[in-house]
Amino acid sequence: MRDTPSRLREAAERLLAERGAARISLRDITDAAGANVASVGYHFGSKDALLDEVVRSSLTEMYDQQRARLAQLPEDAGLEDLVRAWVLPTFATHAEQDEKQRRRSRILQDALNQPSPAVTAQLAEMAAPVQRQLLDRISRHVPHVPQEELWLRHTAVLAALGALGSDAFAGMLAAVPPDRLADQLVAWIVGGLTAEPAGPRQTA
Amino acid sequence: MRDTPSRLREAAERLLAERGAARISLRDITDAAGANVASVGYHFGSKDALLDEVVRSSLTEMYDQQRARLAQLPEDAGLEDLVRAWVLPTFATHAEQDEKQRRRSRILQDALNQPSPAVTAQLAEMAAPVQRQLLDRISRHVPHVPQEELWLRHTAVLAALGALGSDAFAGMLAAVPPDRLADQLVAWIVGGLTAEPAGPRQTA
DNA sequence: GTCTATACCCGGATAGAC
DNA sequence: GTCTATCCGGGTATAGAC
Repeated sequence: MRDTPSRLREAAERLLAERGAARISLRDITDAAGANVASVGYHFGSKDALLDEVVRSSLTEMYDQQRARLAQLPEDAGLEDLVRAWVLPTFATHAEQDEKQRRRSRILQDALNQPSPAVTAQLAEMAAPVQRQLLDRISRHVPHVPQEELWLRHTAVLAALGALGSDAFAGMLAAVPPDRLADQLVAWIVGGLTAEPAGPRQTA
Repeated sequence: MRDTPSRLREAAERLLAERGAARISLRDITDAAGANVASVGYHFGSKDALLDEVVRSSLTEMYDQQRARLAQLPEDAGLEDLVRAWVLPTFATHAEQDEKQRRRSRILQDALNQPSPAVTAQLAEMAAPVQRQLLDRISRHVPHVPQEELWLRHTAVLAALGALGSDAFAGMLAAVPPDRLADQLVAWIVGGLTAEPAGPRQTA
């Protein structure tokens, strides 16, 4: 069996995916890890610091995966392929992916819905480079959309993907066949990205 | 000065808009209302029940406002006008509306990000009739989109609007001029709604 | 019926013994 | 490194004053 910090990380990750941050107590984690209540404070500083670390590593994995998918696409890839490479790592929940991936996307969606300051900072920092590259490639397909507006749309899609996983919308999504969800979302996202821009100022 | 339940509601509403549900303690509310800790339990049953009541009334106001805006639109209103009637009441945060409205949209965005079961139920219940009517009118402008896909897109937009108000995205939205935000969002939403559907099954 | 004081339990943090 | 004991803040339930 591994050392205490590893066991704590593992237990936290599992519980985070199962119940979400709101329903985990420090005692739950330490019990599951076979460790003492005080061990979290000693090794990580606080409960939140431990959870943040788990979320951060999930974030990192996701960005790595996005980067890899992007690198695999040919230089002349279509808009839909780009969107797919972007969306699928973010939104793997409902598809039957491997356990590890499902767990990760549940963690990320939970984290997006109640972001700690540390995660918010991490998100902004990591989003910048990868998403910039993604947006550069996307923008070739929609030259009529100004950079700032494309950035807003991209942010809005990120927000939507994160929030759609929350309980508030679970009921509304129940009607959508799970295997169709990703395709339908991609179609919607492509439409939003290619929309006519609002322009510099609405005079009428 | 009004009775205790009113003072509690008022204090809760103010604090909810100022700090969000996560950063309010029962004692904060009762102190602000000049009431005793136990008064919340007596009048509302629990802290969550009080907060839910505030959120519910904000939700009701918003739906009333949406209904009113929709009723004002001529029968042959364009898609953009419909979207505007839908979006503006939901997303009044950054615009300089009256105090009451700004407060209300902050409360709703906060509630969407960490919905209690009661709010989730209320949301689904109230959303159905109003949004159905809205969707009926929208769908006339996009006859090529199947009802189920339109419903998904509508849900996704709702999710995006709610999440965009959270702290996680505040930094990313900082670049967008506040007075342009609504127009740019409307343009994006219209594009997403009019997108080509994914179709019944993607064979290629 | 209203309201208050208070006691209880849970959860996170931490000091200090080992 | 690990554990126990303890503290403190937060939500809740209740007994009793008015």
